[in-house]
Amino acid sequence: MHGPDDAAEQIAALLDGIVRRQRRASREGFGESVTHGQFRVLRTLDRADRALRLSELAAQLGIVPRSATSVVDDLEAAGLVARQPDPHDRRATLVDLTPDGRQILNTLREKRRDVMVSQLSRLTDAEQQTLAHLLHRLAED
Amino acid sequence: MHGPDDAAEQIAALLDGIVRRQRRASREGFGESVTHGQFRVLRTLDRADRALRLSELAAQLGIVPRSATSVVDDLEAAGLVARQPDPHDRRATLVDLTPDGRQILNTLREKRRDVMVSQLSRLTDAEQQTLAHLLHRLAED
DNA sequence: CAGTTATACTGAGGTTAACTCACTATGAGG
DNA sequence: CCTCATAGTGAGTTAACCTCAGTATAACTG
Repeated sequence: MHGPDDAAEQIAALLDGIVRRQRRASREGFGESVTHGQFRVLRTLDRADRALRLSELAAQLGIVPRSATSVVDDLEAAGLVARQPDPHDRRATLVDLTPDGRQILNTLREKRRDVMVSQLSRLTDAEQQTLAHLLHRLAED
Repeated sequence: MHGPDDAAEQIAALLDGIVRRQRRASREGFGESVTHGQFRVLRTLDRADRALRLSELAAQLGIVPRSATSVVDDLEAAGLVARQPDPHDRRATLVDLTPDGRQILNTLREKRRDVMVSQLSRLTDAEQQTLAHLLHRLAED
């Protein structure tokens, strides 16, 4: 049941530890500017490459809409995203990056990349590719 | 800067997403019994196979001692761990699993394993081994 | 061996990132 | 038109962390 090399148990713990450490490093790197949750919103909007409804955004983040509201509130207050009413549905609001938001996203991306790179440098390029591939398959919905 | 196949950026996002989903699944699986943080404490004590000082425990969890105090408080109230004074140092307290704690840990482990297994089943055994290996190298301190 | 310094834990209080439940405004279908 | 569903938000809660300050004990040092 809990044999010495239970791959599942082990992989779970490893993933957990790696993300924990990575998250802490990002937090330090990001400083006061933007939290991890806010970063995720910026990244998602950038990837979508268009304004998203709040509910769409929430779905892509894997959180409930109410939670997205709060993150967007903070980002909007900081001027990194903007809300506009959806012209086709007056219940909905569209959220999009502002130029400031886009710019900050890029600088944060680099910081985060640096953090990641320093950890990843233990692996060869080929190994990184393999890892990315495997994780991709794991992450598929 | 943010090229199409920035492996680091991609791997970071994938890890994050996988852990997020896995964590949610565990939470649902664990139900009311024990939180993820509490589970980590139980697992750590079990792996140590002896009573740990609170500060040792914190170090192994990668959290500050004050945070460990709170988790241990809750686990102690639930009867899953026990505090005893360290006979060699009256400042210190030793924390250890109770029989109840050990038992719950095992059932939770299986639940968690089940969650993980269902995600991992997308990979062959060989791929799982490769993944575990790569993650292990990433996780090294 | 008295005095300083360091270590071990905990009280008080804060932050982030989630959650639920209940409400309002709007759209859509019979 | 009336009902029912959907979109967002106010209010309040939780988990898992954090820092800062305080108390008790140990260890060192002159």
